[in-house]
Amino acid sequence: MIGDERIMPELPEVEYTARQLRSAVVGSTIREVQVFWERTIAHPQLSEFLTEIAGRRIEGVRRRGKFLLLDLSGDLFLSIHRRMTGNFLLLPADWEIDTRLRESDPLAWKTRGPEFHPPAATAVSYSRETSYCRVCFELADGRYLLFTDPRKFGRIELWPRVQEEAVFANLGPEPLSDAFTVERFAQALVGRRTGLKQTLLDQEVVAGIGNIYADEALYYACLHPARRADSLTPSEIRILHDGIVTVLTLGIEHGGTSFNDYRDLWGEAGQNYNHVRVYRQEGKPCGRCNTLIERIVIAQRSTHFCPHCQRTLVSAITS
DNA sequence: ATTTAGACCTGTCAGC
DNA sequence: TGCTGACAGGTCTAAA
Repeated sequence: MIGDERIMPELPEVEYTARQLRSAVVGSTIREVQVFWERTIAHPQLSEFLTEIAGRRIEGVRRRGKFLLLDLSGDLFLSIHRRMTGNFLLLPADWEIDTRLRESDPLAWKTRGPEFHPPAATAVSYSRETSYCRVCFELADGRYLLFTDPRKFGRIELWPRVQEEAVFANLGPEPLSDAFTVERFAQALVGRRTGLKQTLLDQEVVAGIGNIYADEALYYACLHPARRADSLTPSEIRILHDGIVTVLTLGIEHGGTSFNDYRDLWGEAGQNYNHVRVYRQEGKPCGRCNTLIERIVIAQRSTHFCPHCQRTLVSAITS
């Protein structure tokens, strides 16, 4: 099954899902879609979405930043943004969808959605994720592709493929593509008075970085998260660029999960701990200098850094 | 022009 | 056990 664990999606997590989906559903046809939380469908209007998508063949799966893209027959594409808790589950054929809760307990239905029952012969108990199904794609071969999302922040859109450029007009370069050069990154920092943390979270600067990998990239580059973006020297820009590429690549190599067995780039081979160096590591010693990692709040986001390795805040004031 | 609070949502966990 | 408040990896919008 795809997506059994709840993994919060940044670029590596979305990339991992895209790869799994690619091998599992490319070539399949969507017979019908059921929507249980209407706001999840952000474009076009729900009725049009439902009629347009029925009968389409899934021709390919791609990723753009944190967006998952399904190319559909008829020159359409689905754009899915998982936000905080959105996820995909692929159920084998012969499961049953049970929507009786809708009548029997309307209040519970508002948060819970339908139940899915395995074939009688199956003893497997599938994850409770199924109870947060917001959209159910029924495939022609009987499988169900579920979009689950407890917090209901995720958004799904359907567009003609010719509009792709316009849809992503405000999205920055793909950090793991040739488009993300040091020069282009440097250009994006020119005149930017905001702190580095906010800058990395800005999807127009680079696509796909979220709170975890922003903290990790800054740690890699030994740069203070509040350092002004336009104060970096050329060599600092190069190191930060390298840090972005490195932490995202490592994230993908580790199966898109931030917590996994890991032998690292900065230090010892941990036994079976996660490969994040600072994210949620407050109070633990820095792997480079042993100083305790700190947590601060920047732009209402928790931010983790090593106050010794990343102490270069001074230049933020002087330049 | 930027920064920031508020909104969108539900679950979990610590502390009383 | 039950309650309360803080917090969660994202992004848009309106107000300061």
